[in-house]
Amino acid sequence: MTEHSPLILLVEDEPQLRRFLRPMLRAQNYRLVEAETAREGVALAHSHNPDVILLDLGLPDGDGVEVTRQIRVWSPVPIIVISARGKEQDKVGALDAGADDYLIKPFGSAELLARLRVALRHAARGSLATPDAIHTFGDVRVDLGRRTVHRGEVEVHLTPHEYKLLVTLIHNVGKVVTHRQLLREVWGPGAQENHYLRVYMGQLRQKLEEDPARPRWLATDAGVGYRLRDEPAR
Amino acid sequence: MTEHSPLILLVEDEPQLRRFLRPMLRAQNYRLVEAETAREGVALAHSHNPDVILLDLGLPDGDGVEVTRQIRVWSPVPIIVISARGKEQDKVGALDAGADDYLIKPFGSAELLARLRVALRHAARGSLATPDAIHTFGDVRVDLGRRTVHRGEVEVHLTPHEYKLLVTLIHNVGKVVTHRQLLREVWGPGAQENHYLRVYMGQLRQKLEEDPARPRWLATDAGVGYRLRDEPAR
DNA sequence: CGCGATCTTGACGCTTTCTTGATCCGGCGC
DNA sequence: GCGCCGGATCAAGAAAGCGTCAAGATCGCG
Repeated sequence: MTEHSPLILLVEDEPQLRRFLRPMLRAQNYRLVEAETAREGVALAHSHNPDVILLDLGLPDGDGVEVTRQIRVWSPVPIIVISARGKEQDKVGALDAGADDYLIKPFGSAELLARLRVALRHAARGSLATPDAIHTFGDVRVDLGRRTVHRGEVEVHLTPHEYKLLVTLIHNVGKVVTHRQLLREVWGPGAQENHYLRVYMGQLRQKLEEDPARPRWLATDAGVGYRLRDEPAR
Repeated sequence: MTEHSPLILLVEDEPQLRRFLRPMLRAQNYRLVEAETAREGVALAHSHNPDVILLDLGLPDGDGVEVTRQIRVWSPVPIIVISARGKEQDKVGALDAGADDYLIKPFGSAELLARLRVALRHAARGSLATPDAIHTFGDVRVDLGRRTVHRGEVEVHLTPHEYKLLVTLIHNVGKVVTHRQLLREVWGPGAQENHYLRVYMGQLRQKLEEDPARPRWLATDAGVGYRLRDEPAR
């Protein structure tokens, strides 16, 4: 992956800070891609597959924490958050969402570079075991990076909830995932109406199973939860 | 490696801070080993192979940075440095010596715990493909992580009660588990009708034993309880 | 504001699981 | 042999859980 020098994705809306960071990183011989918005950041993370992401939390079009979560769905790339917000709550939120480090503005350039080196160390070691960004079962192919699902050649459209549900099952292939856990992952910590799950599992089966009435992959464990099989039933 | 909860090595000479951290970490169900000196820290890192090291820089018998360097010679275990020194120079030195994070005293407990979780995430990813806890007897394989049961190659479906009952027996493999205890574990504290047990043990034998009428693993101790043998009968 | 897509909710029939009672079995003391 | 006891087995009804459909509510976008 790193034939060349490490590639850094900088997601930052303040031109001032970018003008400060750009020459600093270039001077270390890092390659650099820049995004100014959350949306653009996620897109560039997809398309450029950087070795490290430097992410400002305060973006014009959305929360940086949400960016972190979205990237974490498919990539273990190290994410260093930089933020003006120094409250403990902010740090914990970002770190638990999947960030690897949290720097408070203003920060010293030497410290940033040192933490960047730590992140790159991790990336180098981690890349040996990079989880597959594409998951397949039967004739279904789920590209976690592109957020697309295909059956054979044709693309299948999934709604946001359907997709999140599927991703959660994929992250636990072979394991039974309890109702509680699925609800928490997909609907957030408040939900407990597991009637949702029946409806949405039904829709997933409708879209992904050959015979939705006799599912071979999306299995039910009555009274416990659901599970994506790693080998087909029957 | 992590059959149990994560093991943390705390290298810290101030008794005051240890008294603060100890209950906090224990409360998170982490296991804890403590060292008061640099020398002891390196020794315990060797002997206990912790999942994370919390390392104070200011130790009586040597520099924490040196400890980091020594451990890095042979182990990639995540090291979180905690230090009163907040100078950028200190951070860079520690991080470049191999530390993964650097916290300045005083720090909030929530932040420490969040950074600890980050470190544990890294540690977990380093050890490829964490195998589940699996228990086998005869041709039966119980995967406790996936909540699945196999006989030979074919999967056996167990209802929630059947599964709970089996797991309880597995947790006490080789030992007799009394009727009372089984009922409490599986049906909750209210139950006392041990007719349940006969029915459900029968179903388990039906599903798991070669000759359900002559069980070789799921043994009855008349008047006392049931027991999962650790070696087959006869 | 209006439209389509998505989400939520309720109703209903079906399947699985649980509970319970009836019956059977084998050992033991009388 | 007979009656008793704890355990095993079987089956049927009750209860809980599941799948499906569809009608509204809500959201997002133009």
